[in-house]
Amino acid sequence: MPELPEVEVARRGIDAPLRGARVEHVRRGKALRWPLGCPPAKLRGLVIGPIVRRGKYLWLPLAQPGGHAAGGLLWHLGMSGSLGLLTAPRAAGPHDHFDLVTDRGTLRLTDPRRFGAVVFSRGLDVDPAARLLARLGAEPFDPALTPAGFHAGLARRHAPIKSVLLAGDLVVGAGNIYACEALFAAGIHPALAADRISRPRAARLLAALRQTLARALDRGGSTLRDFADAHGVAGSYQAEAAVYARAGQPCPRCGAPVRRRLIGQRSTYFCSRCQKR
DNA sequence: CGGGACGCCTGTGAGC
DNA sequence: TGCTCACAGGCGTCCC
Repeated sequence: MPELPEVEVARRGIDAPLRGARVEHVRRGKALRWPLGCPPAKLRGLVIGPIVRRGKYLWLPLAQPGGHAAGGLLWHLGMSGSLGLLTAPRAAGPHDHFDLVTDRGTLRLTDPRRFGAVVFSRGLDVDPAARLLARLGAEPFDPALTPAGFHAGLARRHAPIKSVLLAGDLVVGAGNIYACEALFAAGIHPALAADRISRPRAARLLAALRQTLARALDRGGSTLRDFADAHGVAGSYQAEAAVYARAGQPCPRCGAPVRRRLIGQRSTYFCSRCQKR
């Protein structure tokens, strides 16, 4: 479910309400991808700081009431996770696997497939957080990521461009939906080897990626089945997806049927007329 | 080192 | 109706 826009939408929904909140306790459901990594009681009384996003991870810093840093929680929503901020108690459902109960509401991770995780780390730059973030590429909106730098990164990779975008070690943020959409917007065939993309086309792809992610963010993300922001509001970007999950439907640009094929074991949607190798 | 396959889970929809 | 199968927004790990 959650790609960069959805994770950022989640972050924006919880950052201000939770800043300065004090952790009262933790309730856990079934096991997530990784163990919490600390006794839940250790979190009690700690105060939440500004929540930041790195790739598709969220970092929720914690401090002693006196202000002394006390590590934090690294959250990932996996494939099916979403965050809810509950201002009134609500019974946990079968897919509610982690509640961070604070004096300003409960941050609840709902995740049917349980590929998500909440992991305690003493800091972002020490394990286990550092290990999990180590391989992440550039943030897509980081101005330090230039067309030239992006092109140089692509030139070192021979895998299909779609796979390189998904890998997230060059640039983070695009998952299956936005990788397909950005490639469509840039007119690049998803199976094209990354190192065969010219400098101008790389520049166009970077711009398309940024535009696609920004537009999705503006629409509150995509809701294919059940994504919602922290207040339960669904995203709407899926309605304007040009190719994703639209196999057989006419390409919005040329009318040819949208195709679907597997690239790197993942469904890939594209227009074979508009997207060139 | 890059690249590709696999597995972690549960739910859902299509086809028989 | 009920079964089986393919597939679903991610990503760390393993093996070549």
